[in-house]
Amino acid sequence: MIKPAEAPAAVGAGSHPLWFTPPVVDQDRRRTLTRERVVAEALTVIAAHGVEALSMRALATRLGVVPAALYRHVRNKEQLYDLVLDGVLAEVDDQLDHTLAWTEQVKILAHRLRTVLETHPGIAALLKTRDPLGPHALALAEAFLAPLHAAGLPARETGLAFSLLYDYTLGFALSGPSSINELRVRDAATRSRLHAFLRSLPSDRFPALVALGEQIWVDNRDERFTAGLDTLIDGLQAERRRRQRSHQPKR
Amino acid sequence: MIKPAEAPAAVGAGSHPLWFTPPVVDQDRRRTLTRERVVAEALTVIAAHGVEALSMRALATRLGVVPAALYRHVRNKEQLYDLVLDGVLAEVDDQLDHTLAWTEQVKILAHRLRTVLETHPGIAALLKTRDPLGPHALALAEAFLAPLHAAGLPARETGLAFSLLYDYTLGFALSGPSSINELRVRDAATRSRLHAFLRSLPSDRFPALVALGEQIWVDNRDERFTAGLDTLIDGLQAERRRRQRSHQPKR
DNA sequence: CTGTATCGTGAACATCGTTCACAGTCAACG
DNA sequence: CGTTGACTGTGAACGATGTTCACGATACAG
Repeated sequence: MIKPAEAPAAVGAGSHPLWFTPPVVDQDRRRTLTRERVVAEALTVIAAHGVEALSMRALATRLGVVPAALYRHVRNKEQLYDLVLDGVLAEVDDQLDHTLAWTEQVKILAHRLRTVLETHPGIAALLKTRDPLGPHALALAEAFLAPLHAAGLPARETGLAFSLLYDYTLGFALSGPSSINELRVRDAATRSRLHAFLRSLPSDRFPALVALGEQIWVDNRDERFTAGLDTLIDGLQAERRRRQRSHQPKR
Repeated sequence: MIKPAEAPAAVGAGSHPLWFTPPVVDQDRRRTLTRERVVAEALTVIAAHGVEALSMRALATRLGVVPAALYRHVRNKEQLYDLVLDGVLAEVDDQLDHTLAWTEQVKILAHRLRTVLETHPGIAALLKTRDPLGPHALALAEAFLAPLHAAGLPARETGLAFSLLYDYTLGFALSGPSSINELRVRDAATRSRLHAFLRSLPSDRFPALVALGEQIWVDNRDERFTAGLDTLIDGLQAERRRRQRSHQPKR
């Protein structure tokens, strides 16, 4: 038997001596499966084919292992999800320039979060159904809370503002891509058919819809996100100004 | 064989002649299954046990029918979801008092939508992954758009505002109850354990979290929803004022 | 009365998450 | 050096899921 310490070039299982480096298939087998490898592979599967393509059996096959083997490193699929989640949240950069305005800092964070979430389709849906307490989730929460707190919001309002920003970003990332609707609306043919349908609606029952419908189902995810984020922060700022004015009404 | 028109008391299938009215099991059988009955039963299942308890087989059993029979009335489970969705949206009341301020009208609608969504646990998750074009979905969109349009927002901003409000409400309803986290945080024991955990965090790495953590994971869904909705609408109003001021700068 | 379209039936298929007894490996201990 | 015991992958199975298909039984039209 080949001992684990041997050179990786020798593990070709005695088959064709190839010139290029042998594909890393089957590396050593036995004793190589670890929890990190499992969640790492799960992450690549999700990034490649979305979260609904993640099955225990497929994952096991990709790892060159029988399905039951996974359960030595992960209690069940739920726990796998939890681990995967923290792995994803680890990818969002927490570092902020604390000299910037708090609004800017928060916007930057939200954009980073959205980007990471959308590169792992389906992850946002998982995040919504559990609230992660892993180290990276906490770090992200801290990064959001710090600027808000420094902006002088009282504790309660800070908490509410955090929930609002976090939920907004999650909810947005959740709406695709590539949820079914976005896929349907992406291609121009379907969209124009949809617009035609909207125009064909009885304008006495749906006056606003026929007037504005085409402005809604358009492919403007980026604009929608930043615009929504802006008005959301506008609201926070208005609230903050109102509070400051009432608490120290000099001038 | 028993003819369909016969009295329902006679359909006991020849078994025990009971005194009380025979449970409505098996009423008449044959030819009674319709698409409406299927989605109606699906709705009651969801309202009772949540969307994850809805399986084709269980649904068929409840309808006194073999699973394959459902596929005569519904193409697949996806279509069932679509039908169920419109059924749920039908439950939100579209009527509004158009003399109220547009902000009030929109708030009322959002609250109604949230209420309906939360009485059908899991439905919000479905809504997020597809955008419904059924009649009731369109009516709801119209109800949202009308006050915004009447408020004088330009078409593009009206669309954005609609998306924002709709997505916010959906995203909020999506976060529970009873998603896993809310269930976990509900009971006081778990919550106090969570708070203790937050306090025990290293306060040099998570200063804001230890200071504010207990304000975030609290059981204040109603407050969070209305507060978030208010700041969101504040933002819309600020935006609107800014626009009006710049477009007609008299005074 | 006869045909035909409709609709529920029964059985099967493929896939899924999960569990169990077993066997091979590795490290420690006597 | 040999035995023990924990660890970890194996193979097979269980139960549940969504979906399909040929088959009959029924209701309605001609």
